[in-house]
Amino acid sequence: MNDLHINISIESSFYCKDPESTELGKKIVQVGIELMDQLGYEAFTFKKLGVEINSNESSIYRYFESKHAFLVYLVNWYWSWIEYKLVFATANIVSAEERLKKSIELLTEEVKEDSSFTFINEVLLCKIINTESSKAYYTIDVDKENEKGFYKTYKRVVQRVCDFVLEVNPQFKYPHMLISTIIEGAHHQNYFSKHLPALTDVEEGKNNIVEFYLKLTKSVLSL
Amino acid sequence: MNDLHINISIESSFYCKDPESTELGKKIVQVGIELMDQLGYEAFTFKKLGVEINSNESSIYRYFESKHAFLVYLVNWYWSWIEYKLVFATANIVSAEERLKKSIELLTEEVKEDSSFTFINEVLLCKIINTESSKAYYTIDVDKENEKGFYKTYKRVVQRVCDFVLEVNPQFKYPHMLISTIIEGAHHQNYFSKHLPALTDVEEGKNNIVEFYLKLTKSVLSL
DNA sequence: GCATTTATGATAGTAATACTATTATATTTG
DNA sequence: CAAATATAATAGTATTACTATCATAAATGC
Repeated sequence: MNDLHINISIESSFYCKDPESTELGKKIVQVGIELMDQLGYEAFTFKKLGVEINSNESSIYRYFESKHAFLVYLVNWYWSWIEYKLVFATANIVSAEERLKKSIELLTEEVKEDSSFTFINEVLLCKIINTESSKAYYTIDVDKENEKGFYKTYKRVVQRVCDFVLEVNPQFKYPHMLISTIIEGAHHQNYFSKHLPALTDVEEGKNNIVEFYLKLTKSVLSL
Repeated sequence: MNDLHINISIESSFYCKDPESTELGKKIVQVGIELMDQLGYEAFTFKKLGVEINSNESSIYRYFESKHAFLVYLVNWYWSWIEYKLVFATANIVSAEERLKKSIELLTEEVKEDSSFTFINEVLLCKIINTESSKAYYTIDVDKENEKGFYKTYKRVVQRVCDFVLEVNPQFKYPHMLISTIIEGAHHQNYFSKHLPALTDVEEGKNNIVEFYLKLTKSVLSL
């Protein structure tokens, strides 16, 4: 996959000026991810990012209209990337059950190596998604932003996996709840395992999280 | 239960001055909940709250050291209240399975009426918990705050329900994951049903959320 | 190769936030 | 009634999340 040099295309509604179109734009995203990982969403500012990349706050505002918009961009990039991996991982697999299994694995495992086929460090991006992505939709402007399509990539991924669920068990009444519960759940569990271990059962070295959600899926769908 | 007039006692580490000890303190919490519900966490400020209660920003700071501390107080109040309801609802019930079922119901149902046995509007508080509570622990200072015991009430509730899980199925390896997944999941689903319905399967008038998590629990524990 | 467009950088400025500090004025209590 | 305590009013600070303006550098078009 590393040799494909696919690039994730992001809709123009997620930026003012396409960051992929210039060196500065790529640097904003690349170093922006590193800095947000270090400081957390709240303490991250465009001013600090400007200093870090030897550029100017005002230049960054030409790419993203706000810090929130930058987060939304990252979240959509992440889901586009997951969608790509999902389509790739389930292509040519005959068994619907196997396709679902691969999907759940993909959605729940922690990304630990950077595929480095883009300027984005996927390991850090995933850490940010785990910790900060809910802030993209837990905002007073959700409804307005939902209308603008800010969460469409996420919804599309959920729908794809729902389709697999229904192939496996067409009678199942809660495919969306199941998949969004698993996605959000896995993000929480990854975070909890590092910071609030009393809320998990993660053991050193073992990937219990994937295991747990696979088991959950199997049992609730009677597989 | 309305006649009991129990009051939820909150540890002194969650405030500078006990808001329950004065009229002003109660008003801060009571109107603070209403205002945070209206504005959302980000736009909520102590200054605006001061105007609302005809008091002063500086007076509010004598009760809570920061906006974040106020949220942490509310989250702990919520979990103390849930814990009380949990203990009450499961007392004298012989069947472990039934205790677990009641617990899951309690953790996943949306609170729709105010028990009005305190100065706190529980319906609004629950809305705030659904929308804002994750911001209490998705912060760069989690580890420090966890050490200070900021999340202990939540962890205690999870542990109580875990104990029921293990009574029902002592071999089950992931009780904490299961319960924290259900709790966070139900909060997400409640929020999604109002703002991002594409991520749920909630039907008008039906409480599918409780139903889904009950089914999930039963199947994963082979009940 | 030079003019023109376009991108970037530097600087300044604004309203609001999240506080802290100080002082004044009520209110309670001993 | 004095002293202690709680609350209110005011001012001030550093930072945030921007917007606006102008200068300069780089790319492109003919």
